[in-house]
Amino acid sequence: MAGDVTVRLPDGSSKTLAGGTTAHQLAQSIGPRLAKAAVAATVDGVEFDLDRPLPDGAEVALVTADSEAGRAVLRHSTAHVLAQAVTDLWPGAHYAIGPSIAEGFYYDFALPGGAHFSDADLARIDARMRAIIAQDQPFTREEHSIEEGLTLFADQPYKAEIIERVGADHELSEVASGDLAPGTSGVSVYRNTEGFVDLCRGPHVPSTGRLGHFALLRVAGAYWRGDEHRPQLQRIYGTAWESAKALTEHLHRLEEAERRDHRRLGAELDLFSFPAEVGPGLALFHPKGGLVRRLMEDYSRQRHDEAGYQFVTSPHITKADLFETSGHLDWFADGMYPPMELDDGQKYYLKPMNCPFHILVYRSRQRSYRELPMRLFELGTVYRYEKSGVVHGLTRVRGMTQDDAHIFCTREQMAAELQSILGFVLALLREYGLDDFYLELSTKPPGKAIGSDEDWAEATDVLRSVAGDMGLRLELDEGGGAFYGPKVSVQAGDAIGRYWQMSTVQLDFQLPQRFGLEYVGADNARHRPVMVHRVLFGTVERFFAVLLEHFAGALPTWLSPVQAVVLPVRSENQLYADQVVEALRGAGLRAQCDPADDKLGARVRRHKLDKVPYVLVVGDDDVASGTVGVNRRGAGRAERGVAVGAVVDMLVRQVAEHRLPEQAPGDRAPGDRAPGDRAPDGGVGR
RNA sequence: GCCUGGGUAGCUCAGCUGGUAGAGCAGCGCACUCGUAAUGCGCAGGUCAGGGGUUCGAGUCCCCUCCCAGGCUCCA
Repeated sequence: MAGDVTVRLPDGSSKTLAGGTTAHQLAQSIGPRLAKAAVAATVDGVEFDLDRPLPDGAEVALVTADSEAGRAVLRHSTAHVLAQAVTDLWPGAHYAIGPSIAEGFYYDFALPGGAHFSDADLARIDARMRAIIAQDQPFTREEHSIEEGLTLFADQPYKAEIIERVGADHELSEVASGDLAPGTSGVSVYRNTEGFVDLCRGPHVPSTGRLGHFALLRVAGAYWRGDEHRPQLQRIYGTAWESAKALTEHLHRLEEAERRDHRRLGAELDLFSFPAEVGPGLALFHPKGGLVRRLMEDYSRQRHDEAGYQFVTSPHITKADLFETSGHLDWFADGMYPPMELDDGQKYYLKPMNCPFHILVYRSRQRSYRELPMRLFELGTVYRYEKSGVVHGLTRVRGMTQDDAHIFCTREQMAAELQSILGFVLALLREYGLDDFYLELSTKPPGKAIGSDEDWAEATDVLRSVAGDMGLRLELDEGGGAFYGPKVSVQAGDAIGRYWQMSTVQLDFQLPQRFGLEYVGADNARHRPVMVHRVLFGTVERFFAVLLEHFAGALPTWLSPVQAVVLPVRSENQLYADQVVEALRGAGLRAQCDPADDKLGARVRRHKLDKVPYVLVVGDDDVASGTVGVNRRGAGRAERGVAVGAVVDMLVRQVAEHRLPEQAPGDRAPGDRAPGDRAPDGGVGR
C-alpha cells in the first residue's frame, strides 16, 4: 500500500507499517508488555521519542526502562520535572542544565535574588514533582530556529548561552549538557501542559506519568560549565529508576557504601584519626592501623625485593634547586607547600614527589648499560598542598606515603620493562583480593607539559601498545597525564562495584634529559636512559582505605590486627584459655584473651563488631578434651570441639597463604548497629 | 580555592521562640561466672570547635577563624 513504511528490528526481522506509524504503535504491535516498558526508541542509532513517526527503511530498536539507555531517558525526564517544579516554586528561577548521570541526574539552577536550596526545600520540590507526575503531563517536542529559540528563552540566560553556542557552531554534534539536537542548526525544545518548556535534545518519556521512582538526594554548588571563574549555581542531585524495587535497591547500595566508609570504619575499629590539631588531610595511625600498615609495607618490600628492586631512602625536604631542575616549581608549584627559608634565604621545600631524589641516586656515578634496568624503590612520604575542599579521609590527603619506584632503562628495554611492571602490579593487587581491573591511558595535558610532541607521541604509543597487550579494557583519559609524561593507570573495582585508581605507570623522556642522565652503552658511547615512574598501591593510605571499604573492615586474617580472641566461658576456664593464647602466639599469631567478666554473648558480639576473624570459646568440655569452640567471622554457626592443634595449624596456614576472606560482607547481624549508634527509631537513612 | 550544610561527653545524637546542658553506647567501679551478637546497679565525663560582639543573661542571635561533610574545580 502506498505510504507504507518498512522498518527493520534488532532480531533481523522486518515489519511493514502504515505511514506515520510511531515507535509506540510499533511497540504495541509487537506486544503490550513491550509497549509498557518502552520509554524511547533508537532509529538508525539515534534516540527518538516514541511518538515520532518512523521513517521508511529505518533500523528501529525500542529502548526499555530497565536498560541503561532507558534509565538515562527516565532520569533526564525526571530532571525536567525537577526544573518544572523549581520554576513553579521559585518564579523567575533560571535553569541551566539537567543531564542524566551514572546513577541519577542533576539540574543546576540560579534562584532569584541569589537564594539557595535547603533540605526542607528538597521535600517541597519532591512533593511538587510528584504532583506533576500525577497529572501525567505529556512531553511535546518542538523544533525551532536559533532565533526563535533565543526569543523563547529570552529570560533564561543559561539556555540562551547554550543556544548561541549552537548557533555559532553548526557542526557541534554534542554538548556536555546533552541538551541539543545533534547535527542541526536549530534547537529542539520539550513542553508540557502547564507551559514549562525546556531546551532539550531528547528523547523523553511520552508523559510524566511514566516517571515516579525517584528520590532527590542532595543540594550542592556547581560552577556554570564547570568553570570556577563563572557563576556558581545551585545543583540538585537525584536518582530515578524503572521500578520501586530498583530504586530501593539503589538506596540500599548507598547505605551499604556508607556503612563501608573507611572514615567510619577507621574510627570504629580504632585504626586512625584526623585530629583537628594536626591539620586537614594529615592522618594519625593508631596502634591497630599502624600494624596493618606495617604488614602491608613489609610485604610490599618483600615482593619488591624478589622482583629485583633496590631500596633507597630520601629526605622529606630539599633545596629549591632540585625542583627547579625537575620542573616541579614551574608546573606543580600549586600542589606544593610553600617553601621555608633557611640559612641565607635558601629555600627548602617539602617534597611532593620522590622522583628527583631517585634521579640523583642514579646520577651519583657513571652508569653502565650492564646496570640497566635499574629499579629504585622507596616507601617515600610526600606532601602535597591540596586545596582545602578536596581532602577526603585517607583517599585524598596532604601527607602520604607512596610505594614509589623509578626504573631507568634503555629505549630498547622499555616495552618489556613496562610489560613486566604491569604484570607485577596486577599480580600484587590480586593478592589483596582485587581482581576486577581496567586500564586508563592518560595523554599529554594541554598547556602544562614539558617535552616535544614527538617524545610524547612515542611514549604514549609505547604505553598504549603495552597496555593493550594486558588483555584488559583500556580507556582513554585525554590530557590526564603528568607534566613530564603520559601514564597508564590501573583502575580496580571493589566489592560493591566502585572503581579506584590504584597504580600508575608513567613513561618519562623529559626528566632524564633535564637532569642530563646518561649511561655508557656496549658501543662505549654515552646514551640517555628512559625513566619509568611507578606506584603500585598508589599511596599506602589510599590503598588502606580501599581495602577497608572493599572488605567492609573485615580484613583478611593475615592483615587483621587481632587474628583470634579466646573467650573462657567462666573464670574457671581462664588458665586453659591462657594456654590456648600461648599456643597461638607461639605459632606467630596475634591472639588475646578476653576474660569472663562479662556475659559470653556480649563478648562474642564485641569481637564480632571488631571484625576479629576467629573468636574461640573455651569451656569445661574444652578443658577436658583439649579443644576449642571456633566461631569464624562470616560463618553462621560456631563449630564445637576442634582440637587446639588443628586450629593453630589452620590459622597458620591461612596467614602464610594470605588467604582472602571467603565472605567479606555481611558479618554483622541484620539490623545490627555499631557501638555508639542510637537505638533504631524506624527512620530510614540519615 | 568556591558553594551549601554542619561542629554539643571518646562515639552517635537530643536540647522549641535566648534563662548558664541531656540520652544511649564506650570508659571506670561493684555485683553476677554465664557455651556463641548487648546482665544489672552505680560513678565519672562537656571553657557546647576557637575568638569577638549584641544582651541583665548566649549552646541558642550576629561577625571572624579553624575543622568536617556533600558537591564544583583539581588529583594518588
